[in-house]
Amino acid sequence: MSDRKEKLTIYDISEKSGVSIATVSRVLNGYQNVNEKTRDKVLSVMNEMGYKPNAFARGLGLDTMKTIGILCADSSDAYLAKAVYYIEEALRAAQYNALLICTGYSFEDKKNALELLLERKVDAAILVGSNFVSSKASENAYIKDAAASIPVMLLNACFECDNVYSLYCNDYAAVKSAVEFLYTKGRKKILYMYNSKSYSGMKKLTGFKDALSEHGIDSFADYTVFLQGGPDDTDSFVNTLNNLCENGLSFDAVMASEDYLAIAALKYAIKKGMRIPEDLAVIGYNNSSLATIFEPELTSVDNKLKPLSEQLVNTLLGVLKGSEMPGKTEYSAELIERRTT
Amino acid sequence: MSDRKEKLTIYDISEKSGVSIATVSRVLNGYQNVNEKTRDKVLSVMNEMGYKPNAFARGLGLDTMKTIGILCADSSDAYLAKAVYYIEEALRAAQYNALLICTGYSFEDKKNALELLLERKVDAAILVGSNFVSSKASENAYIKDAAASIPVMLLNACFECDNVYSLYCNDYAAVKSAVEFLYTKGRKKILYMYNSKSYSGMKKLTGFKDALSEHGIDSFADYTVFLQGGPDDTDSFVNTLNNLCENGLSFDAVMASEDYLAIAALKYAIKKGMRIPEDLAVIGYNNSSLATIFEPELTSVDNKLKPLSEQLVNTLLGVLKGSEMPGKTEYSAELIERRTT
DNA sequence: GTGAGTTTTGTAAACGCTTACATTTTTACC
DNA sequence: GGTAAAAATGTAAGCGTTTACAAAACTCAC
Repeated sequence: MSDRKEKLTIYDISEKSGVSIATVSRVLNGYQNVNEKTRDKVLSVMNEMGYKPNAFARGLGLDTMKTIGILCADSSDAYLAKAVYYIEEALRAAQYNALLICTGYSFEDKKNALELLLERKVDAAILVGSNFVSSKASENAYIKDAAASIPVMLLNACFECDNVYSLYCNDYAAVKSAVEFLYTKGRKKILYMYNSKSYSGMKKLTGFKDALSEHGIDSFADYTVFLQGGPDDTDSFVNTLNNLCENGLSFDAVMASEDYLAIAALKYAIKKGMRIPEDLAVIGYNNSSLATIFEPELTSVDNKLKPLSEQLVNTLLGVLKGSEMPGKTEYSAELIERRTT
Repeated sequence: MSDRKEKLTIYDISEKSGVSIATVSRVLNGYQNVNEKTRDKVLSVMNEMGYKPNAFARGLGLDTMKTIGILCADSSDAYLAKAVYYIEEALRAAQYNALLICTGYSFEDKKNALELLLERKVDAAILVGSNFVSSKASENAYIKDAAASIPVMLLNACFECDNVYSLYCNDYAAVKSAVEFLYTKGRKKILYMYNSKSYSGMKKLTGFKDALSEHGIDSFADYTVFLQGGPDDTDSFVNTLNNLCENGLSFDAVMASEDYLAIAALKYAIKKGMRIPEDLAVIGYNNSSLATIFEPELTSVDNKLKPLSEQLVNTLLGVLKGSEMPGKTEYSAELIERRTT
């Protein structure tokens, strides 16, 4: 393994080992139709000379560099970050690498990011998080466009389209039954906090409303708060709650569409000296690391991130090997009960 | 912008626009020595036909695909995730893309990951986090090896070596003065919690010990706790503290080498019904998002992640454009005082 | 209109691999 | 030993760009 500076090519290996470049290439690609002695010879020459194949040339020849693009609104969001982590790990185990792009939350940027992936000729794209599919159909066209060239995999979002796979939890049912759970705990006035109007965001909201309807409530204005902001905006969420309460809003339970919103509710309550869960019960969504980091630990809807991530990658690997692209798979989420209920 | 299926090449553009492929290529690369009319013609043909250059062929020709490798032990660690986010954003703004590999904490894996980046022919590697440089010199050889081929940039770690740039905070001074700060607040018995024996981990520890020495303490066994685990192991940290205290350990302040260790101390204290900061003062390190998410909000040492990330990328871009590689830059950290002190 | 200098363009050879197809070598069987 | 089939290897033509070098076209002062 000497480290010569000059660039070594397949021709150098060919010359040194006395076989043709075709054979060297075959060895390189692990083809079986190579005589064992030849293979050993070539491998040892490669090793001895410290040869590394040129990835770009291989890319050009094979028309792939074994790269998967990962799109994610914000890789520092605890939940998304975990997903990225699992996905990258699973991909790497299968000899693929991950090209990461953080898109932010605007659809214009998501579209650009996905196009960028296409230009870089990734083998497939994985879109992580429900915010990639909008409740407005027109905003989802970019997914369809990309799917015309490469497989597109959605984690925790659903968009039915050729060459797009959606793997997600039934958010509607999850929220509905979590709210039902709060009712069984004797809660009277449940507030829904949410900050996304994505397709899945709307489903959750509907789950909430339907649960309330079943308890005779039909006007929701006083039961839902839409908040602007992301994981870093806890302060602003707390302030908003403060203001609303000063203006007469009251509630004895919070259902949040994201763990970090739930945490904001908890912070608000703790600051007000409320007892948890006696005075305020809170349920988050995603069962992210925030849920167990906070004190008291947060009851949260677990949407099975790890198994879903792994299954997503497995499905993708299958597709890349030639399996047919499935359409979608829906899981059921599970409520993880902790100290806030 | 019709979307023909057949693959378009530079030859198609050449033919359709009546110029040679060389000229098409020049237009593609924005060279100035092209007649303006010709350029417009070529661009409009490209646009009309929906041509996209083949990234692999360009990679081969230009010997770069404008890709930077990012290595990070665990992209779901709140602190590292934020760094990855900033870095990816800054790179993308400069037309580079990020190949992300999560290495875990073993040096064997880090070495493999870095080699993988080399094989993929990234233009440079950015290693995010102090855990990439060991206090054992032998474990750092992999960095030197990589630096023989590409620029290596370290964020929040220091390793002096040719073609390696280190950008970091003075951890020693930061911890020392944070501990000093606790003394000025009247704390008598300060416990240091840490979980890394990296180079920077050792510096922090020394900062702690030196601060204690100045207060007449010379035996540290009873003042330091080494913990195994990462951001997801809060429970185990809390348990460990519990056990130690049952066996007689006592303290009225905690200095932690990571925010998540500080959070564990806080959880322990809250569970025990201690008042914060009256009964226990806590200082974390990194000023990650955990610090402000928790209630009460955590006093933490801010090591300037965002400006450092951006400067790191800027420095790298300079180097890639031909500037000389600087050796290292040391910043001072800053204590952000919040509710836990 | 001429010629030197400048711009613009074209030709053809890289870049370092993969792979279809042709050729040679080996194997197995009579 | 001869033969047909199977296995191993080699030759050469891609893959889609970039770019050195050569050639052509343009400019402008005289």
